[in-house]
Amino acid sequence: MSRVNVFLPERPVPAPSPTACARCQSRACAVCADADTDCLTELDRIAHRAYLAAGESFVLEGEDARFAANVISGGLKVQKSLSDGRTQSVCFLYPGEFFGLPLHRRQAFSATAFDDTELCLLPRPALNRIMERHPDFERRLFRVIEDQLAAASEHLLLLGRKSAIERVASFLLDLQLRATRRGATDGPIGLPLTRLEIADYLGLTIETVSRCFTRLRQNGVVETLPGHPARVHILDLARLAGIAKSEAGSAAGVS
Amino acid sequence: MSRVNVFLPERPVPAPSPTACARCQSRACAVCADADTDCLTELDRIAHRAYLAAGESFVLEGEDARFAANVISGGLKVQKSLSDGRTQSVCFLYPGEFFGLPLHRRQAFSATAFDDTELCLLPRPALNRIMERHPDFERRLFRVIEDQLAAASEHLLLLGRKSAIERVASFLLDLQLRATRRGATDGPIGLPLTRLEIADYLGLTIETVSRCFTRLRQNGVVETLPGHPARVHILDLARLAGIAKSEAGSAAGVS
DNA sequence: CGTCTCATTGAGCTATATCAACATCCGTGG
DNA sequence: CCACGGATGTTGATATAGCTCAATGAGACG
Repeated sequence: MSRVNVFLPERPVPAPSPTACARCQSRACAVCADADTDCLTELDRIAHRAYLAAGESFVLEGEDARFAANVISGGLKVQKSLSDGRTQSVCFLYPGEFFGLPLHRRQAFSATAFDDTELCLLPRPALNRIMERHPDFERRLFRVIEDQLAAASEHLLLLGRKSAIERVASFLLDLQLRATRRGATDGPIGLPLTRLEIADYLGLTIETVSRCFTRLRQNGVVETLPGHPARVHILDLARLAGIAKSEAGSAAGVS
Repeated sequence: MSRVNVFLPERPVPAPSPTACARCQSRACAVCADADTDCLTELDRIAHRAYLAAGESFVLEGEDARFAANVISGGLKVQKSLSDGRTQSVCFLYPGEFFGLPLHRRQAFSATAFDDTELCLLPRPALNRIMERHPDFERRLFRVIEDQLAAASEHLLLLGRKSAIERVASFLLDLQLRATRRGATDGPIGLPLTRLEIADYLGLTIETVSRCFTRLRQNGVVETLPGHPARVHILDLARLAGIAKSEAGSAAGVS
């Protein structure tokens, strides 16, 4: 969990090259998805790759906002903490997703890799200059932040008003949605998160998360497959959705 | 709580005039605070006033996003709900604050007046055209949405990880911060919210909120004054802050 | 094979929800 | 001015979902 220098010399850091963005496998869904050639060239010039091992932190809440970033592979957990160590995950960022508040001077969150992760780092003053020169790109970022606000408020509803089983069902549903969005076929979904990470996201304890998984398993709603990463197979999507939305029938069916 | 036509004929709706923005008492802290003359003229042309009685809804979650708005007086509660009626308030918007996701096609939240409220309505397609023509204004809005995301994630931490008394203390602290920001001197703060509204915001029940107020009162941390609006006098700010941040000493002192 | 981390399960405990009674405040109309 | 009624707030008694503490299990890795 310690702060890590993102420019570790022993890691392979490809030299920025004009074709790096063109070759990037995350282009399709990232902020830079529909940037024009001009903008892409400028992004190319400022972007660096950074590699984090699982558990390494990329930025800490409150520090100077020197970077924003796109997730290329692996993923980040975005967190806030209380002084006594209680922590709450705001969201998980999967490949193609954007981290940072482009206009804030300080980081509002900590970001820690939940898996071995590759990032496309966007240094801040340079990023802001590109935003100013390319209104389309700025609007795209604006839209991303709006989406994150909408997602956060959905999460507020979950934390404020949903029961444990509803939270876990909502989480699994969201996991599947994102997997599909990144082009996964149906079948088991990769779950590279520990029970603790899920608990911190859902405002629960690891024991409660574990018990909810057990209940869903026993009721034939999901199947869990061991391994690293663990995998979850959603057997009864309709029922899972019913539980997540707290429909009377579905919730009652899960004992 | 019913949907209301925002152009009630019996309410005084000032005709848009080129000086309306110039005379607006909310200019100092609203999105339009440092808009240039050009931009302000355009805003002036599209803005309407709307008046809501306490309890009236301005927009409903999921409907077409026809408006954004600035709060002039009174205030809005921004909410999300579950199908069974459980609701969670995302935030309260006080005078000078902005409602809406400028780039979203659908409203992500419901907005309901928690008091008699005056709004500066900004119709959507026109607002977007102004954003495109005035990068400074667009950036200002971007910044507002970023702030709202940061505030929402602070609220996630509250809902996911804080105890009832910590939540109420945090709420009162925030209330005071905002009152000060709007230029209030110290002394009792207006609290135009019912226990239910506070409970929906804090993810608690009205009874728990009431009991927390009682505890804070009994411990000499705050004093509550009856009336409409009710008022809260913070007697021991340091201790309140200690409770909100869950410092061992302060929390222990409140029995 | 032992050790370490992570997950599961069980047995209580407690903070908060729920249910219910009562109090207070405010407006209304006699 | 007072009496009444409805909404809002407070307080109490009890129930319970989820937390805490503790033991066990199951892979992963040297």
